[in-house]
Amino acid sequence: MIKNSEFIDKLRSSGLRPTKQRLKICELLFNRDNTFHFTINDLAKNISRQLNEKISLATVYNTVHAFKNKGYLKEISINSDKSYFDTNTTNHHHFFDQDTNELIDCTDDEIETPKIKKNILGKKINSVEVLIKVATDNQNQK
Amino acid sequence: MIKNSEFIDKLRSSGLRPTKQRLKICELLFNRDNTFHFTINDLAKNISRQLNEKISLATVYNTVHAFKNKGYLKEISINSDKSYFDTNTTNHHHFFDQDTNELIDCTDDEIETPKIKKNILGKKINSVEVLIKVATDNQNQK
DNA sequence: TTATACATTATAACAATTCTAAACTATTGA
DNA sequence: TCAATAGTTTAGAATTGTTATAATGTATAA
Ligand SMILES: [Mn+2]
Ligand SMILES: [Mn+2]
Ligand SMILES: [Zn+2]
Ligand SMILES: [Zn+2]
Repeated sequence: MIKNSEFIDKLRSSGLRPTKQRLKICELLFNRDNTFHFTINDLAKNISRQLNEKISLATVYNTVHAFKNKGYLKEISINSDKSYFDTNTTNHHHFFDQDTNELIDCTDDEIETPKIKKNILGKKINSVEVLIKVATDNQNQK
Repeated sequence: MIKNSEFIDKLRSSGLRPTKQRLKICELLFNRDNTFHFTINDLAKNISRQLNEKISLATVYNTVHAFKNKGYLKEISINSDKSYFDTNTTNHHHFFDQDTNELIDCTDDEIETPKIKKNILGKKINSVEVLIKVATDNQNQK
């Protein structure tokens, strides 16, 4: 309950009134030491577990999308099966572990951000994202 | 009809027998001057239009996936709404035009392939892909 | 030719996401 | 204070992309 007023600000600035359900979503998303990646379903399940009561999926979708539109969350596309969201909204790159379906932030010592030498005429670059797919090397298992 | 035997080879090596429907798919995918990006739905619509008869969506999905598994096609993830496929199977990067939802290959003079300085322990890098999202610059429209 | 394997198709099943409309809650302003 | 109003939650329906199924059709080979 430390940063309740922060959550209220986030909700209000996203055009949402602070309700019990939305504050719970905020707590799970933003009251953490580290940023993380999640799917809507993960999030909904965690909420249900912690609240000891169901929260409607529709509310989760709506709130997450409002935060995404405001820029408080980022959507990451790994495959077309489902959407991943990221509470790290800075420009950064990812490893995707194909064994575990886990998304891991790249740090600066792991990757050099690629340099764009020439852009499409008349367009503005909104983001440059690198996705590195990794998996256990089964080529030469002993 | 120039490269019919090539198509038959592609199908056979993907474990599929060359049928009228599959050859038509091959023609649309591979009988071109330039590689391109498509969705399953685009492709199915083009086939139906050119054949003047419906082709089952299932056949399109099956054939495209067989080609993808064999490496004759690549799947690209832009968003989780739908899958994009690419007839350019070389390692390359993309611009995504958010105005038109168009995917455009990056050429070597447009981007420098990012350097991975450190990998996840015990994992093998399967792909490194850059996605550059661009859109019309509406900041300073006159 | 006939048996067998394989292919196509329509349609059902499925999963993620979005929509809807009813019930509920908070806010406003007489 | 309390009705009117605006906004919220919710269950469930609808939609969409994708995959599975099972019946029918076609090619191949003994
Ligand atoms: Mn996929
Ligand atoms: Mn999307
Ligand atoms: Zn991240
Ligand atoms: Zn491409």
